[in-house]
Amino acid sequence: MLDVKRVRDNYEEVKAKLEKRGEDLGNFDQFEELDSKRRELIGKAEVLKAERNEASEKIAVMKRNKENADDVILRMRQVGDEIKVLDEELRGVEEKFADIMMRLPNIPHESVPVGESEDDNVEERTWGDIRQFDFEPKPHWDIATDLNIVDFERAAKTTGSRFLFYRGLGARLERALMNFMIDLHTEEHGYEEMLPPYLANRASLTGTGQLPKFEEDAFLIEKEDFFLIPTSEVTVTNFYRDEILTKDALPQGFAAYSACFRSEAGSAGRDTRGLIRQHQFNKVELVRFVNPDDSYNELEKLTGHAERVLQLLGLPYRVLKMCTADLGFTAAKKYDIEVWIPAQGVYREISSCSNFEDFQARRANIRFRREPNAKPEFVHTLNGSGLALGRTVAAILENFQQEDGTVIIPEVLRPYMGGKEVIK
RNA sequence: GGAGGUAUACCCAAGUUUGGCUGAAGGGAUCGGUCUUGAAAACCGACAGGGGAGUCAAAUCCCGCGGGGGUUCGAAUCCCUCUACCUCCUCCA
Repeated sequence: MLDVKRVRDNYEEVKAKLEKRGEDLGNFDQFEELDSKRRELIGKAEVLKAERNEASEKIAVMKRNKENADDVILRMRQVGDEIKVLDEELRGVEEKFADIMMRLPNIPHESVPVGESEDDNVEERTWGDIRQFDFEPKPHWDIATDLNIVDFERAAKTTGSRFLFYRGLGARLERALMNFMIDLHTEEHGYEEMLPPYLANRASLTGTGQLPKFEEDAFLIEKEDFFLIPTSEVTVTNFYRDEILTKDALPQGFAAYSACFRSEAGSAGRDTRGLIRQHQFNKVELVRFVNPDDSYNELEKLTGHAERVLQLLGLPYRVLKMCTADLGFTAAKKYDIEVWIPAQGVYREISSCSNFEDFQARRANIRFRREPNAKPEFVHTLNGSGLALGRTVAAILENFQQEDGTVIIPEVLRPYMGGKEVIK
């Protein structure tokens, strides 16, 4: 959520910045009207409440002195009715106002390039040499099916489309990657390992920005009103919801493995084959809570942590700085890391590293104090995939495939694969 | 799933029976000071925070006893509801 005072004081400027996202701003044009209406109602009601408080004290004294207070009580009864009417009206206005605020996206950081579509994202850097194949590289779904390490058809039977079984060395590879990534981030990058709940309540999804606007993207368990998390960002960021941290608690990072669940509403027909777009997938997520003064350095660090995984695996990638049109709802700045997928000859997103500034912290009410008695301030939150496991498996299969259909296992993974060097 | 109980400030805890002098007692912790070579102890002092309205800034006002609603002139206290936790039973990896 944006700071109401900031929006009020800089309405035109904020509006211009938000419009660069090319996103629907809902009823933002009603902001000023509702904002002044609610302040007017608050003012009126508070004057009456002050009067009531004063009268209550007077009545208490009169009762104690056994005096008759009927006149005052009668008058206060009317005041009470007026307060009730005002509060009722205020509630309606606040609801509309909050809805506008909760549906406004974050303001892009000044370093974010202005653009109209994903074509305007800016390539920051590339890493690794793209392998030249002396045979026709196969897509990963063929490699995996031929090696009998995944099974899409039986998953369609037990569950539905966009689900899969990993089996044998496929399952082992996914598990090896999970452990490798968690170990790397905890041992070398200073993260604390976390294994979070996979279900989250409405307040949590609202805190990280999935609700209210993107409810259809998530799976809902209606009976309990729980959502399956689309990313562990949801439960891990909300870990500190409604809390005030001390200064030395920052910066703080968690590396969390979780399964992730996405309805993929609106992506019918896209990436229908393979591991790229599943309803359920595994991910190691990095979440950071940081001092606001530092959050842009932290974003660079975080992105580096995700890149390190690809470097150690030997997978070529590029880093894109997302333009204003491709930031998503919550980010002030975002880098996408895209891994090279040889069979399609394209880079595919494998990690998204974002600085949300205080956008999520404000929604989730996560604060800290600079000094023991200082006024609480919102922290800045960041997160990034480090990395999406299914897509990493896809990249490994495609980049390290051999002409005979076997796949070389990256060296760093071999200790996690019982010393095996090849998937065959 | 069944039965009962609990929720007060950083922590513990009184207040709820009988609604109003509670702008929430008391203790601990913490911070500052005295004393001390230093520390501990003792003593003195501070210690409700947070949000909101308002203002150039203040003053001032509103909210606040788990969350939300209600009754009442007035609610920590009465009623409804939700949530979390605890105990017992049941079930279960």
